[in-house]
Amino acid sequence: MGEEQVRGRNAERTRMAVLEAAEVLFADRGFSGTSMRDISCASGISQPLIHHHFGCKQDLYIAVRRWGIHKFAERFPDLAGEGDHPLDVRSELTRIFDYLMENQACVKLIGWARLEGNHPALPEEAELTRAMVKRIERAQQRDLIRRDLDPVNLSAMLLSFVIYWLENRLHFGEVAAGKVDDRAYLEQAIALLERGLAPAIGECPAKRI
Amino acid sequence: MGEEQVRGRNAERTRMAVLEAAEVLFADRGFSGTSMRDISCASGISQPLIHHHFGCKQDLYIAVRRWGIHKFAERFPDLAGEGDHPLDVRSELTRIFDYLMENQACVKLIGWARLEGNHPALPEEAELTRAMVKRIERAQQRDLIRRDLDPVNLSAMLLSFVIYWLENRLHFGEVAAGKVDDRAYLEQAIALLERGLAPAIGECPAKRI
DNA sequence: TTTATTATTGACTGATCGATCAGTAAACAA
DNA sequence: TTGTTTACTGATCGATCAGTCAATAATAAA
Repeated sequence: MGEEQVRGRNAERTRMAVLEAAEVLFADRGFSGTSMRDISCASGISQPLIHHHFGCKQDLYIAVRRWGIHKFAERFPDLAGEGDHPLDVRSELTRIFDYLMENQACVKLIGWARLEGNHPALPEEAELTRAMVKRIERAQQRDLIRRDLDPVNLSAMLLSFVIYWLENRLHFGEVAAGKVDDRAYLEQAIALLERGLAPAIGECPAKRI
Repeated sequence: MGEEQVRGRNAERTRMAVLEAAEVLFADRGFSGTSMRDISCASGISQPLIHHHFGCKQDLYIAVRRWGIHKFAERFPDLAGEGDHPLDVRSELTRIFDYLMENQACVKLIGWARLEGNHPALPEEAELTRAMVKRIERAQQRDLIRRDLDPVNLSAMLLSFVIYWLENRLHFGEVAAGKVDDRAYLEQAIALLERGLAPAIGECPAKRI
């Protein structure tokens, strides 16, 4: 029978418990900052058993990234599939913003991987960016976005607005009155981009500073 | 005499040797990934002596970050201090961009400190941001920058353009033909910002998407 | 049943961690 | 000169690190 065994010996259940606990800890403290003991305590799985299932600490770390980041990329809405429609700044930014907001653990995992030199954290990263670049090009062809900006550079700028904020929102909240208003930031970022990306029509010199 | 003593007892020289070695190591491996032994070996200063001068490992880490901020403030006093001048997008972004480009250790340190959030935040960091906020406000008062964007949020956007790029330039180079053109990115970021930040004059509806 | 496989644990290893201590020597003040 | 402060070192501390091993128990295969 396919009955799930709750207690006692259950390899799959053990592995999942370890992965879930390790993902949280690695995302929070990074590789060097997390000990096998911590993972053992958080998961309730004895330390030797973790080694039995996952090998050394490095291998467990790799397994966690594969598991956590891949399921993250898998659920990412229209990765490359229906890439026919041109990029709309508001909907695109809102979509990415909301999605990353709900998956901050994976954002942190990717951040750790970058600093620890394990870049790219996931092979699909480049593919994801390329899909956005394609939509930008399409928008430029239809004169929805000014043409003098390189699509790759522009994709970097769009992502930076979202990701950098999510990584530093607390810092800027501290600088402000202490309040963090994510929605207001997003709206203003969109406002800046919509004007900054609009094609120059005839004159309207936009008053150089 | 004010002669510099090269060998033997020299507290200042010792501190600098530690700071320089620790900055490189912390930038490369983060706080948890760097041991006092590593720093001792790299600097040639005995481990107990490092503790004598800097206290515990945490305190040394703080000293390194503070030292980094100090170096920046020393080079750009008007960006750090009470500069009266309003913010100019081009000069501000270019200066920060060039500085961080030459001091990538600084970029990595910022990245580590962000992820390893368990360290005390330095008031100097918030002070740097606040100084930029002040310049933004001044520019808004003089109608050099549109007024509907919150200065704190805007400072986040400006910094994101620079820092996110420097942290991910290789990734985007990979997406492009493989070439990384930092200067082109900077120019285009400035171009986007200058148009996006210009005050709306009368009409010139900027064609909503 | 017997046998083989595998999940699981307690006890343990050598290495490395951050930090301390007593002690030495140089610089300085009296 | 003497006394005090400070820079600096060798030896070493207890704690924790990742990882191992023999032994046990549960399951699956024969």
